[in-house]
Amino acid sequence: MISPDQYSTLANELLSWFATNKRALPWREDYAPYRVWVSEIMLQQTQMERGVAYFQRWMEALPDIMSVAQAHEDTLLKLWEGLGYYSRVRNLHKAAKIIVAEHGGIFPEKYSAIRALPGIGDYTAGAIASIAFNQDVICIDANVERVFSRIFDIDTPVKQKHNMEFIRKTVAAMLPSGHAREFNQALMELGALVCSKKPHCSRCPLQQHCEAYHLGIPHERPVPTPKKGIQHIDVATGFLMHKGKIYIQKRPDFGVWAGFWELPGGAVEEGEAPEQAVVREFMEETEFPVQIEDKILVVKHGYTTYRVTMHCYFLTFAQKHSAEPVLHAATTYQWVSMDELNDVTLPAGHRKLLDHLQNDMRLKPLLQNS
DNA sequence: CATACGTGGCA
DNA sequence: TTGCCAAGTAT
Repeated sequence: MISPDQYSTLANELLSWFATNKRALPWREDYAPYRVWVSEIMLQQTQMERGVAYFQRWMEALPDIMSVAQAHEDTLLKLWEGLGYYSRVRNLHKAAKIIVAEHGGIFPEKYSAIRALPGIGDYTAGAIASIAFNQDVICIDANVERVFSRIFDIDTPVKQKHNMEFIRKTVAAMLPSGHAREFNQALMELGALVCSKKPHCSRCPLQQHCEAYHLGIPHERPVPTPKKGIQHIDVATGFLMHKGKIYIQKRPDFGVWAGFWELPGGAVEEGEAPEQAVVREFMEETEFPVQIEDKILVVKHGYTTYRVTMHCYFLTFAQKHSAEPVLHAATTYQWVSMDELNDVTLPAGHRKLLDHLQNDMRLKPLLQNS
């Protein structure tokens, strides 16, 4: 077991490894607080490669905090479309307004003020305080947890309270004063590039200090928390066509995909066929009587805790009917052309559906009907 | 403390 | 194909 008198040696080896192995990332050019903040929020639960592309596009559109505060939520949502965890961007918007109102538009430097902003938890507050302002503050993410679970061969689920306390305490003891910016990033970078899920011990600068390596079991760490099985659900949805346009509605501003546009639809109930479900859902959500013209396709879409099989149909009104719905599951609605559908923000599953549909020749005659 | 929240890549 | 997970936060 590594002892505290080796901590400074370990930290130095880690720092010199980072100096030559760190990736060139846009926010590492100047460590401007606004850029560090946006990068940290974007990278939460998101892979680096995707995050960087979104970051560049975001910065071109919104170069400073004021521009975020003044932007319309739909603009931000569109820039975030496809990234997932959309409460992050709504919190970013709220936080930008708070920074303008309460901090004169300057990103706050004090840890407690950073931590108090919406969307910023323990990890992100520590990351910004150390990376943007080089304050002696720890930040623990899944990479750091993995690195430490191996160095100290933690043989119980790493998320357990006593393990997390141990990791926090040890990182704090190891952190070289005045070098938190480099040290924290080095720890995370090592976890991302070397001490990854599949470990690459042969190129690890901390190999000598690592207990799991010496035991020959780095791949068995960290011990995961037991998880529940993934649920499967069937969902039915449809394109209702009327006078060459398609019906879409906007979701309420709470819950999943808040403020997103979508096609009406919902879960197929026990003993129900998807064809019945789509007709029922349109009635429940819009009071539109619809009939099925054709089945378009089935799209499968995976989420963290469940898996959706989406059945999609071409629909028309079952009888002559007003184009005005009675909304029960939406805040507003519109009839759009296929082109206009590209400009609204849709959940990824719907977007996937749409991409298949753009090439479907069956669409043309239906859209020309009235 | 458990659970919800999105998505795409990978084995 | 299915299951797991990658720089977490809010409730």
